[in-house]
Amino acid sequence: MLICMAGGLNLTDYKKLAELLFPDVKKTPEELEAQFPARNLKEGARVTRLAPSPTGFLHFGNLFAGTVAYRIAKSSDGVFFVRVEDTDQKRKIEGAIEVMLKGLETYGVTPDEGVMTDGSEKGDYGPYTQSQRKEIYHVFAKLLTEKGFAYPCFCSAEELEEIRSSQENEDIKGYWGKFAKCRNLSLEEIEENLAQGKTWTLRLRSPGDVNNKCIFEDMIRGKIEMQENVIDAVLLKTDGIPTYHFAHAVDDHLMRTTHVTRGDEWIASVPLHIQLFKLLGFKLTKYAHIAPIMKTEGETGKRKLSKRKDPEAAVTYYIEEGFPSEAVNEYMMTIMNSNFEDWRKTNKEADINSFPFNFKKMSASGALFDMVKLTDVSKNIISTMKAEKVVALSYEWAKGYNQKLAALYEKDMEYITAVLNIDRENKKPRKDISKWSDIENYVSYMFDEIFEPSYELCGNATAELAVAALEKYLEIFDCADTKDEWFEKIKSLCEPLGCTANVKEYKQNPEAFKGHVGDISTVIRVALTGRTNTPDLYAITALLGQQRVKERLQKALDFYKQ
RNA sequence: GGCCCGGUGGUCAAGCGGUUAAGACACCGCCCUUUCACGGCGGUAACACGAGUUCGAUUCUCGUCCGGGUCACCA
Repeated sequence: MLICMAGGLNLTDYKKLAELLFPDVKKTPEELEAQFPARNLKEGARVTRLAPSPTGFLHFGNLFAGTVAYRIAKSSDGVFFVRVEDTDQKRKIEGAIEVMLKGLETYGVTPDEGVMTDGSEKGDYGPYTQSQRKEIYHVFAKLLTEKGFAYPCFCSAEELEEIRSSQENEDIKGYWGKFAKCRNLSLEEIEENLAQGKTWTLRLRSPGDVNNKCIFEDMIRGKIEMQENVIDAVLLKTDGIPTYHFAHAVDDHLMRTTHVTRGDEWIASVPLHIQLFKLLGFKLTKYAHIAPIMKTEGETGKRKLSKRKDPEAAVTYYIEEGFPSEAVNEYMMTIMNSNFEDWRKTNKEADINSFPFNFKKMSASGALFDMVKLTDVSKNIISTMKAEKVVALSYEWAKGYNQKLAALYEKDMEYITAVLNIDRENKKPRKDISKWSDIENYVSYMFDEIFEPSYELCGNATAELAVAALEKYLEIFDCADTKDEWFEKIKSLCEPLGCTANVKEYKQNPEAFKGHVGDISTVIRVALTGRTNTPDLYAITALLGQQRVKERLQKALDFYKQ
């Protein structure tokens, strides 16, 4: 079959066609090259980018990809920029990009240039919003047309559909070879179509051959071998706006991107991209195709984290739940670079940005999102924070997502700080909080206004034992006691009640006792806090104060007496 | 269906011709402990399957199966 590039036209015809199609293009490719010269960066510096569509929804995958791009640039003293891919007019949403960039900023993914968080643009390689780059794309569209590598296609949606349905038995589907009806139109035919006011798209006249291979080196997966592209892909849509493929080639070349990091759904179109770069005379960029974050579905299923089905697909979810950004970053890194956890073990205090991020350590297959692990990572991080920091961060969060908690903070910052400091300065700090939204419940018993008593006991502690213990304890409790005195008093309750203050003794011979000091403590703990699991009880009583402790002990006693 | 990518414990994963097949999370047990946690110690648990190559394959090759992606005037 004949799939040469000539069509029915010769070189001068191509020139005429280009002029016909793009009469307004005045700039030359050379001028653009000069306007956006190679970046003056040090050897090995990498230029990366995040190119989101402004949907207003920041997907975890966007953050993930953004973080990869950011780290790659930063670890090489390179440049990370944000470009807005708003070529699909149907998807346009007002203010969307600002929302997305805010989310990115929360996790430290801040662009050096391109579209900034406030929506403004910065940098010498702009504009960074594709809808504002139409003239630039047209310069190269014209170039391709002149060279005979692009032609106008007048096919309607219906005609395209017909072609598709006639291809059921074809291995390669799409607008190519003999199916490419408009590929070999003569200049006269084109002029006539134009004169009739028919709309047209600009298509690539692909010089590809099915039998040729397109081989490229993916930074993450290594060598990938594919069929060369033969499809006459649409370069410019009816409205003159480029498709992703064409925009990618022009933009990433002109913006001097060195490494394109993007989702692995793009692997299939790399042959097209490489072809485009070559035809355009551009130096190829390197590619790193990132596997998507997955989620289990049903028993054994796995699927991409879905915007519709999974709340955790939205980056706002982590913000709303109150996961510290550090925790999300830390967790992301554990699934992003397989040696991160080892590195962290030997660099406990180190800034995450000093981790030697490496494409080679990225997994080629999609990792399952593990909320349990995130929670664990987050707990650890929060456990090492000073109470003041916990208060500051959680207060900031509460103002936005839990007014009730914020109000409690505002009443007495010192008090909440003290509450959150219980057992915190230990060499082995507790890990009760994994996200700020845990705090309200965690501290609830320290605030009368939200404390909900519960008198459920466990272990050997029975209501009967509780009555006896509480009656006595009410008499002797004194908030002024030292910790030793305080505990001595609790121990003193044991023997008269048939319990032992010595847990070991109890364990050796449980039959001999009604319980041990732990059970007595449980009675007091439940009376004061409504739960069987709390941090250091002594610290809690100290903060609660004589009055409140006595009140709560009394209420509990009344309850058990019933 | 064509093309491409992937497949090590429940999860994330190291290993890339010879290993008792690391480590982390989760789970279980023990110890510590006034509770719960924390911490310490220990444990259960994996190379998808079948052929080849090889003295020897989790590692290399091929096939099968399974999962994912892609085949738009969406990105």
